[in-house]
Amino acid sequence: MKITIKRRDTEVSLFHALSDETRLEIMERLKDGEQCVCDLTDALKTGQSRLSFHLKVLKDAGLITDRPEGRWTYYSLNREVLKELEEVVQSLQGSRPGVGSSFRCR
Amino acid sequence: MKITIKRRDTEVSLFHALSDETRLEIMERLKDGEQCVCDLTDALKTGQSRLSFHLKVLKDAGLITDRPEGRWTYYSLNREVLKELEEVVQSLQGSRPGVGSSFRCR
DNA sequence: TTGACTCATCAATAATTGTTGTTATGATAC
DNA sequence: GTATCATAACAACAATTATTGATGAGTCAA
Repeated sequence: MKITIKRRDTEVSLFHALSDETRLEIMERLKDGEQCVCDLTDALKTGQSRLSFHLKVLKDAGLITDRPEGRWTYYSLNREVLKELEEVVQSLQGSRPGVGSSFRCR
Repeated sequence: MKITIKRRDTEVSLFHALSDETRLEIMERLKDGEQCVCDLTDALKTGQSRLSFHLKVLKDAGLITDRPEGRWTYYSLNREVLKELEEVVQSLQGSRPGVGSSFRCR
């Protein structure tokens, strides 16, 4: 029970993290490899505070990881979690492709 | 340009539609095949109006389809869109699995 | 050491959006 | 007429996001 609820929470947070244009944009950019915050700030033309907020949402969801190095913090995709998300979407498709739906409602 | 924006809108709406516990629950139930609204109302123990609201969100996103038949309306998964979503998630993983990140920020 | 830089975080305010509940209405089918 | 369902309107509330500005930790270079 607990596990089911917890698992669904995770799924919700994953989907939620990706349900925003700015955050999708960030993900797109990270596909090309690690990027530091300064690069993203330039690319997205946004304030540092706002970007930091969105990065946090993605990071909390587990979709990205940060690697502080010196003055900079580099962000990159967490491909494992993305893989998991892919499996979640896969499982949503269910097992049976064609549904006969031979039954009727009462 | 337009197309990119439009495509991202679609992605956002897909992720948003799934970023809700109730709607995920609905999707889970539809995995077992077509269900009419009355079944879902019973299962989810919720008001008809509220359920209808969530069904609309899912339907607008394209994740489910409805099939009115007589007094009832049957909902089922739209596996094609789910497949597309799977590909979106796949594409988010990018092409290169290991990133050397041999570059530094300035 | 000093000063500039990067970044996370917080605060506060405001605006926007999303969710829920309730109730009502209307279309359609039986 | 009754049942199913979509939809709308409304209020109440919660959550999200934008914005601006401040703070502080850590880093780096002169």
